[in-house]
Amino acid sequence: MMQAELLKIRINHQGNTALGPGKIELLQHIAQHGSISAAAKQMRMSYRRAWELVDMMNRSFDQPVVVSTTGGAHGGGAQVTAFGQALMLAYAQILQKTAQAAADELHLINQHLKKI
Amino acid sequence: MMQAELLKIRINHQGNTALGPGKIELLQHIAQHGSISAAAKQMRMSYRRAWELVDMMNRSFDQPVVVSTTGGAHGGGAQVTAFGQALMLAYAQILQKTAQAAADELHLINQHLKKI
DNA sequence: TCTCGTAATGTATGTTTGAATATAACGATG
DNA sequence: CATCGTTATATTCAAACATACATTACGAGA
Repeated sequence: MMQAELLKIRINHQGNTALGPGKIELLQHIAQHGSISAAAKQMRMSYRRAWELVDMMNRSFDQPVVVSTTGGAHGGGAQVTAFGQALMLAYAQILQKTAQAAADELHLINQHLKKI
Repeated sequence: MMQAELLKIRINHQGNTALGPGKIELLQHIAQHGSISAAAKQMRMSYRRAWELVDMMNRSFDQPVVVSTTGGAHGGGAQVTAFGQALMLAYAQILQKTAQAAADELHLINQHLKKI
């Protein structure tokens, strides 16, 4: 079996996390639902917090990761921009490549992590 | 110039961080000084917290990362075990290999992270 | 047996973080 | 122009976390 979630990777930006597991998962849900509130609900996260994470990402990069509209037929919504999707793809590739590159060391470490 | 600290890597163990930047730095200082309290002082961390990090590491792995003696001529001390040193080496190699493996994606992301 | 510096543990306080709640702004649609 | 669900923001509360401080345990050496 493949060792599940041994490696956690974050992209640092001035002491904060510009991109990490949580923000990426949130982006996936937003892309899927077209809504911050629906994404938050599915992740059992407060809307407030989800919005803050989105805002943090938008302020970390030189172009928006998520754009939103307010009002309208269904109250508005949010979309992951092409740039945001590129980030998601890049992050997925980083996960894959790093896990592969560090496989030997991770295996060594995992051998000595306590089970249960 | 080499981009400084873009990638932050943690080794996860049952929801907690078994190994990360802070714990590794602490191990380096303990190895250097032979003392948890001296390491804590140099890192401007409370002794209490440093001890807790050491304890967390020792409980994460199947063998101790740091061993300590109490009392005696100089009050005691702490040493990083051979296993602990192996972990430090493995972590350093992970840092190097992952940064190299993900260089392209990191470069892309870094291009769009806000400067200042 | 007293001293010394460190390990180990307890306690209290303050700061940060997140959850919960409330409310306003918004604009397509009927 | 009233309704609707969502974005956006403010406020309050509780919990988690870190820090600071205090205390005890320990054992070699004077």
